Amino acid sequence: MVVAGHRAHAPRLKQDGTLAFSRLKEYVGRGVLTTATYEARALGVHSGMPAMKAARLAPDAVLLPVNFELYRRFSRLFKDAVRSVSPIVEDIGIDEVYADVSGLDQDSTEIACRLRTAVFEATGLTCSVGLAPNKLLAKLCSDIQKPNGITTITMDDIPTKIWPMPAHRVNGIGPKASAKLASLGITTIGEIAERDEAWLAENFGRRYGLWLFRASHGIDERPVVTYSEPVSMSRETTLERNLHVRSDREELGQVLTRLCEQVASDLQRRGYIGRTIGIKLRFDDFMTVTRDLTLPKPISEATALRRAAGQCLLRVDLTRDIRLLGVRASALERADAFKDQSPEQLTLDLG
DNA sequence: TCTGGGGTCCTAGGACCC
DNA sequence: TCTGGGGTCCTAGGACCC
Repeated sequence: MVVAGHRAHAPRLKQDGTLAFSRLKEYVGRGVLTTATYEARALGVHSGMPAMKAARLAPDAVLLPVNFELYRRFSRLFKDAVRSVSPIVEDIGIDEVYADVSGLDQDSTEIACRLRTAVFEATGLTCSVGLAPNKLLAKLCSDIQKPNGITTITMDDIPTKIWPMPAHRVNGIGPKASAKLASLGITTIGEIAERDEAWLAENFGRRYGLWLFRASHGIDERPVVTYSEPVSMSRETTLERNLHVRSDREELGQVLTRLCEQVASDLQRRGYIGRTIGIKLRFDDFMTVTRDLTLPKPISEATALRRAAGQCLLRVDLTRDIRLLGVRASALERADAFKDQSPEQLTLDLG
């Protein structure tokens, strides 16, 4: 079974009361797989793969539409369950958290068991737990036994358990960094650890090189952060077919307006206003450009967002076909905090 | 008929200020 | 007729994550 796309291929109720499911080979559109069961993965498909490509590998896979509302509901249940066992929790995404259990007066393996039980009782879902001295190692070892495993790592285990792992498993080493490491003859975390800081800094830049060095030795001092203010809010959409300003001007304008309305409603619902408004375009050749504009005063109204987005659009060369449009608000402030501010400005010059 | 959507963080150049 | 030394803000792009 795979999850991809929209309502069009939701299961249908048959006359005999059973459900008729769509198959991946029936998929039409430009989406990617949100996820795939282990059985589907055995056929070579994986999340993030274009659904059309996956359909060639697993044509008979059962196809389910994405249902973010449902996922958000279970996400909340999952996170509440974790908090009920260990209250210091950092949100990482819809299905992951870091929990700081260092203040809990219990054996850590016992905490891990209680976490798993609490999550299962709240959601009916299994989960994997990584127990380690820091976030980097916890994340790394939570991947070792999937699904439904508990893995513990101490600093002493690094040479035996961490160093043989492929470098790309480290959170922060993506496709680009892996490729560069590979070009230098490095494929495992241990091979990074064999290099010194100067060599890594020379090849990867001072900051990233130093981080690679520390990461490869299992060093990570980031705290578990329980709350953070949002930095930006955005909406984007890949168009069903590519559009061109010349022939599809009106449709493009409508899409942009709708995206602005969505960002406006997100901002207002969550109580924020944004001072920097930006757009994003992806062309038929997948080239992506952004343009943004910082306003004198923050906004959250759809019409004001639309005006700013229109201004940004004027600065883009629109000779190619467009496949994606996006709108983003950043430089966010709390709507209530701004209201309380005095409109008067005061300048004091000691000249 | 390749390649989603919503994010964060970093870098780098230029404008501008003192 | 050679070219400071901070600093902040703005803009654009890119890597990476779930």
